[in-house]
Amino acid sequence: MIKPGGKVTINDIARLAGVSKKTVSRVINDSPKVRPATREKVQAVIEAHGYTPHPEARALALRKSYLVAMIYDNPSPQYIVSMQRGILDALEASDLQLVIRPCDRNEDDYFESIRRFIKQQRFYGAILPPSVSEDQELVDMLEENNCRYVRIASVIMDSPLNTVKTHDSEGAEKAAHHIADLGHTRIAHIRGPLAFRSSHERFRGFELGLNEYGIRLDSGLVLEGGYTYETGFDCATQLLAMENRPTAVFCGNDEMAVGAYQAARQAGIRVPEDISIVGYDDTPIASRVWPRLTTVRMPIREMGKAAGQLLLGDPNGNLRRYVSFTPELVVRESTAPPPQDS
Amino acid sequence: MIKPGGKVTINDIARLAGVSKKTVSRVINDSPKVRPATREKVQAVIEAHGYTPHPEARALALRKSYLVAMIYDNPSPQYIVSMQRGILDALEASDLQLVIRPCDRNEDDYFESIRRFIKQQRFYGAILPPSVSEDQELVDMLEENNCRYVRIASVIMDSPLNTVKTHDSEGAEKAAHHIADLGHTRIAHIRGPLAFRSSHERFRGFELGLNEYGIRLDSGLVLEGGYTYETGFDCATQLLAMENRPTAVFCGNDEMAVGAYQAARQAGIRVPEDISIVGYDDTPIASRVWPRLTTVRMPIREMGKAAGQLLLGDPNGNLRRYVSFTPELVVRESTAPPPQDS
DNA sequence: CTGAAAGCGCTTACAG
DNA sequence: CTGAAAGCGCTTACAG
Repeated sequence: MIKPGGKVTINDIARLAGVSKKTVSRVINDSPKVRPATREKVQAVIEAHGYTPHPEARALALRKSYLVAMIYDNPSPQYIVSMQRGILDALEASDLQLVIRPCDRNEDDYFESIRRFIKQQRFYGAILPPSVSEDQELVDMLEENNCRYVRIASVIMDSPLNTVKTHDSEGAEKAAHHIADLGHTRIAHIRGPLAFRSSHERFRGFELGLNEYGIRLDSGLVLEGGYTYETGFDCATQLLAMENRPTAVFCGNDEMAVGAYQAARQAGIRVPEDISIVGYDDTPIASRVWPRLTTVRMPIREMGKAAGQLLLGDPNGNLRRYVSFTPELVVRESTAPPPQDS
Repeated sequence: MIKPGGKVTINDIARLAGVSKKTVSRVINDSPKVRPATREKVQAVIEAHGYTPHPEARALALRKSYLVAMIYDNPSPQYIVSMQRGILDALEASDLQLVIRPCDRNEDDYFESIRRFIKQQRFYGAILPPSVSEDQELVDMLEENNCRYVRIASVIMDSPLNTVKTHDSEGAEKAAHHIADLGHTRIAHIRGPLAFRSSHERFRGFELGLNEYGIRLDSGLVLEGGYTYETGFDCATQLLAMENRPTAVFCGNDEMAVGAYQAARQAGIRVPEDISIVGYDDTPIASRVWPRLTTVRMPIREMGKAAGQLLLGDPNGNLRRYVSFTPELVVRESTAPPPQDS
C-alpha cells in the first residue's frame, strides 16, 4: 500500500510492478536495456499511479542541478519578460527550471550576494543578459564555482561558444543610414551610460554609419543618458535649447526616445516636422506613442532562446555553435526630412 | 583532503573540525544544543572552506522543497516584473528561490502542462497573480498535490488566509468620483474581458461610483475590450464615432487607455479638451504618453511581497493575516471638465 | 535483460 | 552537549 498523503516513490512502483527499483529507473531514463514487455508493465504502473521521479533525489544521485539561473540588471521590463520567455522556450523540452535573480550593480553587496547565490544553488548554468554579461569579475566567479554560463552581449568577451552576440553596431549603422538618407546633417546622439558595452557599440556603429555618408558626428551633439525616460528627457531638452539645434536625434534606446518626445513637446517642437527621433529596441512603447517611433528591432525572445540552447548544448553530440543576431530598422512616423528653412 | 574540483561536503567539514557530521548539521541549522566553543570551531572551518550545504540534499532529507513557483498569464510586462520583484523581496531572508512559469490559458495543454510542472517539482508553494488566480480548477489541482498557494485577486475565492486582496472596485469607484466631479455626464467604460474577475470588479465599482453621484452608466456606452492596446483602440474608435459621443471614458487598464488616445488622435478629437480618459494600473506608460494619463495605482511590488510573506507564513508563530490593498487615484493631464458646447 | 549493494549529502530520532 | 545508525528517493558500477 502507498502511504496515504505520501508521494509514490520508485520503491512503490517497483513493488507494484514486481521488478527491482533499478529496472524502474531504467524505464524512467529510457535505457534501451529493458525488455519491451517489462517496460510496458512498468509504464502501466507508473501511469496508473501518476508517478513522477523526485527531482531533488535525482539531482543528488546524478550530482547535477536542474536549475538554470537568469541574472540580470536590465531596467526594461519588456526586455526582461521577453528574455525570460525565450529562455523558457529553450528549456521547455528539458526538465530544467528557470530561477530568476534580478540585481543592481550599484548596490554594495551586489557581488557577494550573487556569489552566495551561485555557491549555494550549484546551478546547471547561468544566463547573463547585458549589462551583467559585461561583468568579467562575475564571470570569473562563475568559472571558479564550475557554473557554466552564456552571455548575451554586443561584443565577444571570451569564447564565442558561450556568447549570444548582438550586432548593436550594425543596428546603429542602419539608423545612421536612414537619417542620412532623409537629408539630415545636423545630427545628435543621446547615448547610453558608459558602463554598458551596448552603449559604446551603438555609438560606434552610428558614427561609422554617418561617416559612410560623409557626415561627421559632432561630439558636441553627443550626450550621455542613463537608458531611462528621465535622462532622455533631460538630454533632449539640452539639445533642443541649442542655438543651432539638431534636426535629428538617435537615442540609445526607446525609453530615452520617448523622453525626447516629451522634451520636444514642452519646447513646442514638432516630431517629425521639426525634429526626427530614432530609438533602439522596438519595445511595445515604440508603437504606442504618437507619432509611432522609428527604431531598431532586436529579436529579444529569440535571443533568449538561443542563449538557452547554447547552455543546454546540442543533445545529439556536443558541438555548440556561435550564434549572433543582426537587428533591423523599423521605420515609422517619427522620422522625416529636415525642415526646409534649416 | 578535499577532492580536487569537488565541492566540500558536510563530511569534510566534520573531519576537519574533528566533530561528527551531526554536529556540523546542528551548527548549520542553528540548533541551540551546541557548546559555543564547538560552534566557533566548526564555524571557522566552514568559513575557511566556503562550505555551503547542498540544497538538493537538504531538500531530500527534510522532505521539503526550496522552490516557489510563480504561475501567471498576465499580459503586462511591467506588472509581471514588479510582481516578481515583490515576491523576491519576501523570499530574500529565506533560502527559497523563485521559479517562473508564464502560461497561456487559451492553449490546449495549459492545464495538463501546469499539472505536470507541479507534480514533478513538488514546490514549497505557488503564487498566482490574476487571472490565473481565478482558475478554481487549477487551485483544486494544487490542493490535490499538497501544494500550498497564495492568490492575488480582486475577490476572495476561498480562505482570506491565502489571498492577497486588491480592492479593484474601490479604485474604479474613485475614478468614477473624479470623472463625476469634473462635471461629466455622458460617460463610457471600456471594460476588460469577462474572463477576468478584475474586469467585473472594476465595472461594478465604476457603476457604483457614478450612482453615488446620481449618474446612470448607460449600458450602450459599456464596451468589452481585451486589456490590450489594440482592443482599447477599437472600442474607443466605436465610441467616438457615435452620434452623441461620450465626454469621458474609463478604461479597464492603461494599455487600453493608450489605445483610446490613439483612436482620439485619428478622429481628430483632443484629450482632455474634447474627451477625458482614465486608465487603471499606473504602469510606466501612463506617465510617458502625452498628455500624461490619469489612472488608478496599484502597489504591485508590495502586493507581490505580501503574497510571498503569506506563503512563507509568520516565522514567529504561524498566524497568517489577511492582507488587502486599496488602490489610489493618480490625477494627471488626461482629464478635464467636459467641453462647454456639449 | 535484471537485481543487490553502495552511495549522493544531508537530517531525524535514538542513545549516551 | 555529542555521536553512530538509518533513511530521504534516486542512480551508478558491478554481478549474474
